[in-house]
Amino acid sequence: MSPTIKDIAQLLHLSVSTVSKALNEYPDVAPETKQRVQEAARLLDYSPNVIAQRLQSRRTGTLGFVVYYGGNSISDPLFNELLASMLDAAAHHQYDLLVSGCPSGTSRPAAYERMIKTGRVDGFIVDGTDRHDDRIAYLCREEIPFVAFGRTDQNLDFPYVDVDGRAGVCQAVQHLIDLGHQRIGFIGLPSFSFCAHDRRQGYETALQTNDLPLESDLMVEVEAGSEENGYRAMVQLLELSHPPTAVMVSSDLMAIGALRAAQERNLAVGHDLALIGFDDISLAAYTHPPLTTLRQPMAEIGQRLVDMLVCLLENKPLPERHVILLPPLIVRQSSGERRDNP
Amino acid sequence: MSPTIKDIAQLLHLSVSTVSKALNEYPDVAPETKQRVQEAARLLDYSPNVIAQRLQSRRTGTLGFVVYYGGNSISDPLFNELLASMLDAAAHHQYDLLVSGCPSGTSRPAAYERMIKTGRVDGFIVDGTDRHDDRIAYLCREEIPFVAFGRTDQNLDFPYVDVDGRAGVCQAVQHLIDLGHQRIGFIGLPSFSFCAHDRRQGYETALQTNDLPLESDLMVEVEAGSEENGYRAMVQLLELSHPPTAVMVSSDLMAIGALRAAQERNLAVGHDLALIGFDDISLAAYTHPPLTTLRQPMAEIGQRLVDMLVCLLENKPLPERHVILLPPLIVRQSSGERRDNP
DNA sequence: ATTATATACTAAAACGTTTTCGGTGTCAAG
DNA sequence: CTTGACACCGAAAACGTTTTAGTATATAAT
Repeated sequence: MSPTIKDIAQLLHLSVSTVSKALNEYPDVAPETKQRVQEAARLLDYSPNVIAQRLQSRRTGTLGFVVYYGGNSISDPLFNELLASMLDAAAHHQYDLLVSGCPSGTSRPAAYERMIKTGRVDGFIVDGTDRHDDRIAYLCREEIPFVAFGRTDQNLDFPYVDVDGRAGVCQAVQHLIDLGHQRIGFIGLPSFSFCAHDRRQGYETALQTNDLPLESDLMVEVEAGSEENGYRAMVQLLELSHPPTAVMVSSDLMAIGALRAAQERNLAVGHDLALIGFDDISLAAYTHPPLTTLRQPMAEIGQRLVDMLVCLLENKPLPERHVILLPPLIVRQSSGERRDNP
Repeated sequence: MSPTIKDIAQLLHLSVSTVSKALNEYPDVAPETKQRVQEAARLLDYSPNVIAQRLQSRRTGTLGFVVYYGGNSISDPLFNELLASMLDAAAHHQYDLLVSGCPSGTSRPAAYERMIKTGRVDGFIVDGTDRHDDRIAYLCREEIPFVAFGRTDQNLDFPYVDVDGRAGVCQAVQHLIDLGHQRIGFIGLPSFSFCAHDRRQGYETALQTNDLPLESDLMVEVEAGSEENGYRAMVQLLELSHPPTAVMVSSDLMAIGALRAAQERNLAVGHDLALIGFDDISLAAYTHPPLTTLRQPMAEIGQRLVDMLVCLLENKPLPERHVILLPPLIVRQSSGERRDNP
């Protein structure tokens, strides 16, 4: 077994309390003994047992992160970046990150309930919020510390970080309009998801602002943000009697599918057809043509999520309770040049 | 605070020991009291505190998984699938999975040392092995339970799951040869990585078996498996005075880059040029043309890794100490049809 | 000389479990 | 009536820490 505080105490003929205090920089221990204790600790290769510390302090020093296989959580191409930045930030604050799946057959709040009630974690990061989110409702009701990546349409006040999908898409669509497009399609995701709805709203407001009509034919909604679904949605748009000249796509993965659909019909994307995606996944810069898209700053998001959660857990005041980040528009070739004949 | 065993004991005028035993199905507790205890537990909404359980049992019930930002660990497109299947399997065995980054500035074994010595985890899953891997050496030396995804060239006996990259690539290259190709290129990764070296060997043995010469010009090695690197490597091959007619690429992401390089030169992949990737990432089926590739069965890999580690931790005999899975060749269009004029 | 104060240490409780051991009480066998 | 067996329950220790309260000694103030 690894050495304990008791071993150090016996070695130096001290009590465990003195050793503990020496290791934790208490004032009431002689500088000389402090020295001796620390040397002995090094000698024995001692590390404190975190389990015992957690039991005594009643804090786990662990952040919970529940992922879903079905949803766009773990299968999202940006998931890796989010996880990496959260791990980084958590380590920085000396916290662990416990990732947990949601066992199929149990409700979503149940996964959170289990983790908090059994004392596995101190709080949660929840991502991929719905407009009406049962997890958020549960966590608010039970007053469990958490920070969400995403907002909801419920009337609940909770700390979150989010990307302004509405403003982002609005800007992107405006860009298309400025390029001379009049018929602009939209490929979106089911609107129970907050961000899906948010992005759609950005599309609608951009059109309305420019006195362009909203045509339901031009807006297609798919179930999940896969390449395949983007392909199919694009096919549907291109088969319209009066197809769009530009399409705003809610995710890069779908945009890649849309790209393929257009190319199979011998449309030169960036010329015959403008396309804009959302996410700026690493591949986006390398499609043919490179994809114009809205970048989600995942590194910053992950870091702010855990910074905020740590504040909450340590009862420090939160600098900002609601953080909304603007996704910059990364203009590449898929959105094309200015059109002469609209 | 959440209720403890003590609360139940007080409510029923019992001792904590009897309550504990009632909850854990001990034989020496009357059926009737057992009943009463379980009802009270339900009434109070009691869940056992895992921290206390862990301290008492000296087992954490937690599997450790260390990821690196730099390496091909977390940035790998298959990482998500691996993580998902490990989470699933871990939950099935009632284990937690603690994911930890490797703080920059510390050595790789140090990350493992910290987790095990502080009692955060019972054992590890390590992935992305090198031919000479300091982490594996450390874990073996310290006799810390772990299972690796990947082998090494060190003379160490440890349990692992791996994909037979050599046999897989050999089969793929043989497929190209059977299609009539004589000049076959190879785009690989740095050979300190075991699997990179393994795949290259598959390429070499396939050529040798067919009495084809090994030309160093045709083998290019890049630093990381990105789209960009695949693109550059392909450009290099195509600029050869006598370029290959087929190329085996060590990862799908690079293959996508290679695809782009070929297309920019107006080569019809699957016709003028054959291309085979490795991984079968979700996008592989949706490139243009769809990518022939070797599938890594991540779901099975993740599950077997944790099944094996759990066996180790519970002192159960390991059904197989070394599992080697054959990556099936998924033939799509990028490898093309049989060539008439070789 | 007495009291106050500071210094350096220890004992003991606590965190919430599990588990060993011993102690009842009941009942049947001798 | 004694003995043992059995069924049921509780006391207590243990896991490795932290922290509170307290003790002993030395030093300073009165």
